[in-house]
Amino acid sequence: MISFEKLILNDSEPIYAQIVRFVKRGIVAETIQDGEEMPSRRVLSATLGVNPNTIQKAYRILEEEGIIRSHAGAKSFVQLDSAAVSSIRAELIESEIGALIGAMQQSGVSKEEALSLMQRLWKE
Amino acid sequence: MISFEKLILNDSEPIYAQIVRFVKRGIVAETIQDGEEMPSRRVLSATLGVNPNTIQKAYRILEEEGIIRSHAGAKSFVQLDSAAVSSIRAELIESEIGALIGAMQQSGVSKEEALSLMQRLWKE
DNA sequence: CTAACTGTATTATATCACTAATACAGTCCA
DNA sequence: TGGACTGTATTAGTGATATAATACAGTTAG
Repeated sequence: MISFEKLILNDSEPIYAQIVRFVKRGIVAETIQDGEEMPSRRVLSATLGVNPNTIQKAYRILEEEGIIRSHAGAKSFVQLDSAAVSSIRAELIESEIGALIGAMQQSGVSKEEALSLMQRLWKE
Repeated sequence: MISFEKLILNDSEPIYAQIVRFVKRGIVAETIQDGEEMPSRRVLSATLGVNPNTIQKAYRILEEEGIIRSHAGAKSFVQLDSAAVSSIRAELIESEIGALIGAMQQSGVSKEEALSLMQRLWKE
């Protein structure tokens, strides 16, 4: 069963999008694997303190992207092959790093300075 | 006069927030300096193809943060000292790098791998 | 002076994200 | 079989974002 305990919601971005991204990051980190069971809409709704409709929207997006499968009445499960994992990994990581690079360039920060700042700010 | 030609708006974030951030990045990059003239609300509205009220909201936030000053009837100008520039720089860069670090950690990407990915993806 | 610009304010409308409260039918297990 | 779960759908209401159309008073250059 996938755990959403480490998901901390912020209000500067749609909740459904944060849930989708959390799942994708878990897949990339391999803490979420093929065949795992998703919590039901109602349970996750209660866990996160969020409306069931918002959870449903996130799950619908995950299903449309082929990441989970759902059947009316039955539980929902993660559906992944290694090709899917690599494409999610590439899409997610490269878009996030690409966004930072764009931001740094617009702020006039050099590659060397950005790398050094990241080196210094990274704490385990 | 500050140029907004290089500001490309996307629809995944409020327009007023993108304008505020664009100005802050310009200040950090020193392409925007103390005393510079802001385009009028109406002119920028036409330039960006955005409603005047949206521009006004961005300018109001910039004024509340002490970055520009406005007087009814007169033009608006940038108001900066070196302390303000450093604090904007710190706030902007550290929050953006911090967000990436958090994302990479949630995706199980190591510091070394993240730095190497950034090294490889950065193009001038 | 005056006309054209400036910032500022108001009212109305539309869309999206989210909440709230139900409802219904399919699945599954004791 | 029956009850408790499941996914799915609908209707309604709120707040934020953005658009549209004005209006008004202060500033400034010709």
